[in-house]
Amino acid sequence: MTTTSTDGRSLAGLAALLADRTRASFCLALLDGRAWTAGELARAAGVAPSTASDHLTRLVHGGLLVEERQGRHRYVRLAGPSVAQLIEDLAGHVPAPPVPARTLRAASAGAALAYARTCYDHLAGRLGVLVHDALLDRGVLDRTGGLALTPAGVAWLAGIGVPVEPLRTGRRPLVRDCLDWTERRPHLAGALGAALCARFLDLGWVVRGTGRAIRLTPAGGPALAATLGLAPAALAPPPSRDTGPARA
Amino acid sequence: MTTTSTDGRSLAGLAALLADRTRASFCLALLDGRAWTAGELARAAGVAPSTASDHLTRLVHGGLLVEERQGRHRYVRLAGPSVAQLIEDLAGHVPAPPVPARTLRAASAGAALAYARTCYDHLAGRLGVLVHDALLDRGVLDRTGGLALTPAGVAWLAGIGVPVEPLRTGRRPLVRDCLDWTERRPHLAGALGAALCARFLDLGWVVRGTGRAIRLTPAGGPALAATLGLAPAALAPPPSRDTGPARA
DNA sequence: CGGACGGGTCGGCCGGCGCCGAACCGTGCC
DNA sequence: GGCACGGTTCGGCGCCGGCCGACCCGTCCG
Repeated sequence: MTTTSTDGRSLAGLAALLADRTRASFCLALLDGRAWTAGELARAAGVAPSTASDHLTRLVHGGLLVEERQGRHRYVRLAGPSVAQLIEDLAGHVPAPPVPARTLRAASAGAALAYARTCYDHLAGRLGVLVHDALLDRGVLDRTGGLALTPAGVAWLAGIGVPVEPLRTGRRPLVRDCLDWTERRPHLAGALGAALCARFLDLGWVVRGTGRAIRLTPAGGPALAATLGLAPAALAPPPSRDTGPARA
Repeated sequence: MTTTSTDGRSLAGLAALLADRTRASFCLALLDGRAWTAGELARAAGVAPSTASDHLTRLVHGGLLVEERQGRHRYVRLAGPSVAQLIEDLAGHVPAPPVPARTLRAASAGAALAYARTCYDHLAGRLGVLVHDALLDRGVLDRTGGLALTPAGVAWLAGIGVPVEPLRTGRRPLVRDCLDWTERRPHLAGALGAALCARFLDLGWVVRGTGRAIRLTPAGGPALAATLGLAPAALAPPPSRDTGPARA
């Protein structure tokens, strides 16, 4: 407003909220779209409850988080999909580390996340990209002039129990690209991306694992493959059984 | 890619680049899409050249800026459209200031920017939103399933000297919404938004003013109105009082 | 060839902020 | 009622980083 709509000070102030290791880890944890208590976040980040409390107050005050108090608990979650997108975009600009370096133990956990996870409220990882690509192949989505849902796609979605009309309300885009961290290719976000993920969970085709991880159920694999017109093998999970966490 | 896609530390490190008033103002200045010299940015931000030099080194190192050295000058610009989008998105999340408060002098400069300006490399401000709306009205763009360019739109664009096919290269989205700071409504970004802005400049319909400001030329007003199917009065610039400069 | 100028480096000052522990408050449970 | 527990506030410590001035380097120009 002073000079050009937004001045450096206010922009810096907002960025400063994310410029702290602890607050940043809070936001990344909250990317799963769920509400966390202050204590959970404190433990996850490895800081004292008092420290976490202070950070949360700032994040809420800055508009990035909203809180909901229940009894003696303070639940916080991201203020909305646009904040989630902001964090995602920011994370996407982190320069690639010089050394991929991962421990054996972290590798298996990382592989599970690379296969399938939630990205705020929609599917991501290899599975998310596969779904995205299949929707394009089937003509549900079209990319000739920007990403868009086709009329045929509306009917197809209704067939699997995802009515589109209710999704058009609000200012959230119906479909949106979201660059996948691990695949470096786009997967489907937006209101439809969220609705599709929720539907798959409802149908029991996928279930939530630890953290943001998503697992394909035994029944879900063939069902999803059939619905998307894919060979069942195309949805094969990572190397081996995803359970079987390293000896720990 | 690292452990869990992105950890708090690296995200915080990236955000820290934008969490400084001086660096943030650099980035905002560079949103005009042009390359600035280190000295220009230093003067614009009101810091010593040595200070600016240090900041620029960090921004380049962090991947947000790219530099180009010519003789004794160091030119820097944003590393790409995605960085511009990131800054825009971040700026869009700045909580509304308690007091709009602008001085009389700043008001006139602000009014010019509110009317028309560049947003990295595409049109923004009231003019940008008008163009965006007109393209939807004419059926060049379609929003029934996400923002998309229509087949009819491709032909229409060819008619005004904007071939679409070359724009499909690269990973930049063809069309994309960009929330306008002043209008609080979307204008057109993406490769097409940039191409359209460049074409209007080429045709002499609009010219660059000071900074990011854009002015409609005497010839450009009627030409643009005719092309977009608008009444010439609809494009009236701010000086000649339009219907309500802003909110009262 | 020498001076002017853009820019980079170094050293030092100083303010801001992230952290914790201790004390306090309210909730919920036994 | 009493205790455990989640969360908050406060004071204080320590460090990181933003800033400048002074000095140095390279380019451009007369």
